[in-house]
Amino acid sequence: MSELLYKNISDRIDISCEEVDKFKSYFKSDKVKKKRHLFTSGEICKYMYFVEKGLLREYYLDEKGEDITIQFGFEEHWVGDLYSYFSGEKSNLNVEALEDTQFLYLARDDFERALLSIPKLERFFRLLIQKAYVTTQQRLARIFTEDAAERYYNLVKRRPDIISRVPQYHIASFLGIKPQSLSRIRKTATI
Amino acid sequence: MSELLYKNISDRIDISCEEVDKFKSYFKSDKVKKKRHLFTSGEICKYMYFVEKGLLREYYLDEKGEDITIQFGFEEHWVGDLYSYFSGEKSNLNVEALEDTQFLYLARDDFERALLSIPKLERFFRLLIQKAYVTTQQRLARIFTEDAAERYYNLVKRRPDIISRVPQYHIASFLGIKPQSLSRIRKTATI
DNA sequence: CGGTCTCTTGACGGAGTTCAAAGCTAGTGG
DNA sequence: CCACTAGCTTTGAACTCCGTCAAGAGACCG
Repeated sequence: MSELLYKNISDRIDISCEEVDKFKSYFKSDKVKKKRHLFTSGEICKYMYFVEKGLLREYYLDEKGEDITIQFGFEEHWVGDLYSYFSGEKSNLNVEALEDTQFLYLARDDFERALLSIPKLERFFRLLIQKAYVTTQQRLARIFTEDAAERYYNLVKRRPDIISRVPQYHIASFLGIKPQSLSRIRKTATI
Repeated sequence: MSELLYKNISDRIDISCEEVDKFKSYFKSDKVKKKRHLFTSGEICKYMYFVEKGLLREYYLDEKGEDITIQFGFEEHWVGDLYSYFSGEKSNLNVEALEDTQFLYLARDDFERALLSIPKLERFFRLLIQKAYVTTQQRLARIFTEDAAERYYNLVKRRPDIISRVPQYHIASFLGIKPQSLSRIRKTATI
């Protein structure tokens, strides 16, 4: 089980199994049932979550009441509101489980302690945030240049299992369109 | 002149003037003429840029040849391709000057050296990246819920000087619409 | 003063939305 | 284990916003 965390970290930085085990000792482990929330907007995001098995969904509820999916948290993904986590301010995000989910979680204090004892993790987290940032920038650029059908087929290519694991209306909100439109896109033959 | 850098950093973390001066000694200073590029896609982004006076523009050129403005770099903004800067990989971004611009710049090695000698900057840069990340996420959410006119008026509210300083077709590309559409939005009376 | 770059305006078309209703499906309790 | 229901998906028709194409007006620079 700990292998997932090792894989995730060693993919980005040079690190030994022992160091990851030490790091892992700062985490706690828990499960959440489908449809339950890990936190909601207005609360402080106290933990960083690492998905071991299952599926989470990160979303905003804007002033107009629109539900906008920002990100899915599949296995081996990190989920949480970085801003709230590090600043201690209230979060605008919500995180719910789309499947029964098994995860590790790391409190803010333990994050600091872990970084003090394993300094090379500093680099890991910088890389993690950077990657999240670049990914979001690229998604933004795609919204401007690809139509909904292209975005849908690209998503399915990257993440074939999303179709069977995520309800269509959440996929639609992630793509920035309405469920009806996604339904019509799917009706048309695949490219 | 150094005051700007001090303001920018001390707004986010506790730091003394002396420490900022020390930090500043790792930077070099330069100017760039309007329409010149600081770097273009295919190159490695070797520096982080801090705008003292003037205006930069960060943009992608996608496969379809579309020019997509990702960010403007007004005074006191940090500009660069974080991904390329830290990874040493080629950048996909371009940065050009929209006005004659005076800036500080920091090479990758000097960044590391500076962080070693002033460890609290580690925190500053994490906050900087985080903020950029959160901002991009929120922009994405807005694209999905606000129409072009709302996005335009919100932008002008946050940045009134953008109208006089940035050509309309760049504002349009930042908003994700065509110049013609922005022209029509402007024709309609302000809310 | 001429040329190029930028902005405006008009007419038309297309992608996605909205509203509404009907068809499916999966989860629940009897 | 089946039947019922609530939630999800599909479909149709009308509409809206924005894009495209094209032409002309205006601004800026050498």
